[in-house]
Amino acid sequence: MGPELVAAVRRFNRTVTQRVGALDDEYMASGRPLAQARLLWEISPAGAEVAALRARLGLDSGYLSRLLRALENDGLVTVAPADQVGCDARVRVAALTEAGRAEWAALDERSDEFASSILTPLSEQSREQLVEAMAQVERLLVASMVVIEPCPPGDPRARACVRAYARDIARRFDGGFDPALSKPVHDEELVPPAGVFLLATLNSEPVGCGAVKLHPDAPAEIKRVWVADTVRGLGIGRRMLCDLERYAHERGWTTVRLDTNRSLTEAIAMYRSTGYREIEPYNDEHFAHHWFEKDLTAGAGAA
Amino acid sequence: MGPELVAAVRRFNRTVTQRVGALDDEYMASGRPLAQARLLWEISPAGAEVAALRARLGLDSGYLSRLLRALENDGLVTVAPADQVGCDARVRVAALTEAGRAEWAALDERSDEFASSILTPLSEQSREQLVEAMAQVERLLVASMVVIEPCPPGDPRARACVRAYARDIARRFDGGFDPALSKPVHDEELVPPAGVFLLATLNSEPVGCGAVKLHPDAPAEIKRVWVADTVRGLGIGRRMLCDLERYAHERGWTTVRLDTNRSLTEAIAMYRSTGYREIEPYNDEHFAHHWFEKDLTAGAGAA
DNA sequence: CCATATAGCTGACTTTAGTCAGGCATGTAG
DNA sequence: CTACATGCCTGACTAAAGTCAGCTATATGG
Repeated sequence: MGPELVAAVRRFNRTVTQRVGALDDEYMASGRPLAQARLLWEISPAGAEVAALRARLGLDSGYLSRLLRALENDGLVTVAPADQVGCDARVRVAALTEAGRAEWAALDERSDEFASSILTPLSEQSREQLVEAMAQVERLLVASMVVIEPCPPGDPRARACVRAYARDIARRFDGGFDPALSKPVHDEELVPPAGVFLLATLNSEPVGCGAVKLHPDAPAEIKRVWVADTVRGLGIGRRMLCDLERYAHERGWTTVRLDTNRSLTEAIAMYRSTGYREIEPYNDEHFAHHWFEKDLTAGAGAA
Repeated sequence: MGPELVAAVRRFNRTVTQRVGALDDEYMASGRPLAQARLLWEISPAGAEVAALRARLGLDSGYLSRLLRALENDGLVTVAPADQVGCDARVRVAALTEAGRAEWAALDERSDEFASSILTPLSEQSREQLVEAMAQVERLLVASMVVIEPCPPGDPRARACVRAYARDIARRFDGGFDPALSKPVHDEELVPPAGVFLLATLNSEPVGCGAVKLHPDAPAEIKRVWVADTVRGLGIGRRMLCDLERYAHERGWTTVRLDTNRSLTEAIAMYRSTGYREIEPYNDEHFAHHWFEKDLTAGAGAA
């Protein structure tokens, strides 16, 4: 990592925590302890489950409970079991009262004011430059917050990704997608040592996946590379591919292969640009039009 | 202000306080209370006056004192009167001991690590994009932190600016600059109602100035527009000019004039681009080559 | 010299944040 | 039905953060 890059990031961190971080806190606190204000904000007019709040704010269960009681005593919040039949009666849902919604709206207002206070001193042109640069920073920060880790293919988050993957390709393939016609992939094939399933998460939420099968005496095979459209275009797919290749390479495989459908044009472009070259069909996958192969011994393969 | 712009800034604030703000705190805390760590960091190997620390960190005098005692007890810091003769013996200076410098270096190291941890997951190309966008955001945030306010011309910060202004033009004018040959400007002319002196500050530090003389029965005259080179190119000069014009306009003047030296090319370009047109000499200023005038009744004049 | 301001310090205090060990009701696997 | 896990709760506690009044020594203006 170049030291100038690191220095630039540090300068940014300093300026931004000074200007945005500190003032954000100040704007949040409205005569109310910060933790309470944050909690109120997080509950939002839509309401939220207690467990979700705990996860999002990273609070201790007891502490959160106490904060909720404080807001309840002030008449801003009600906490009650979700009143639907059949759902877990232990789970409780926090909702804003009339007064709570009013205070939430006040916080919302202040957030707007704060954002405006950053833009106001600038010229029209500078404002647009700033907003554009902010959007860019935000995109890339989000990208850098995505974590790619091995995950059992049976994990609910993994299942959710694979379902989303199937939905996506069903929508994109001309003629749709019928899993029954496709070569099946069994969970056991994606569990070490036979292979691996990698899950990409953003704040613990699944946003992408990919898998590799380590065929004995044959090239490794990459399957099910998928990225949620909320984080598409941030290089997650490329990182996923790279991590899968590294996984195979570290375990002694020198070649990876994959098949793909002609309608997945961006994916095909990505394969080509990261060193894959098209080869003759190596299987009879019903939905495949292109087959690719990459030699793992050639490139560096660093992240 | 467009609501999309405000929304974009808010999204940025959210992402950035989450990723940078929270983790920055975490990286700062090294088994030591955050406030102590921040203080240690702020003292830095260069040392700092107690009053300066109080201002920079925004701490209560008593609280700061206690924090300093804590660091002193841990053998990280010494607090002593500045040992120069003739300086205020009440003012005390905090300095790092050997151990303090070691811990400061550790914090420095962690800051580097933190910055790296943001860049590491990204591709080479994304890293450069991120750093570029960060630099842009930082520049513009700094610009938006600059405050322009009226200030008595006798204020030490105002004097410092005017001195810096004189130094700057002395360096740039071909043939140097001799104040004795220039038309003098007296303090009384820059105090309401005769005129005004505006000071631009960044975190209370002076970074620019400008003045306008409200000549009775004659166009107002802009003088001494200067911007420190640390914040040049951020549109501060333009804002200063705009504020001076507004000041004159609000008090009934419809025209402003100014004279300038041919070597100040950026300034001349700025005058031209903000509605000034060149006119015949209206004075015999020794160092002036160009005279400009602007009609304040024409444009909108909004910030 | 006096009155007054200023810089930093100390003691006494409150509030906020956060932790930990249980407790109770509900759910679930055997 | 039992045993155990889970979700949320309360009580008891600690540490950190921050506030306020008053103190001492030095500076400053008359």
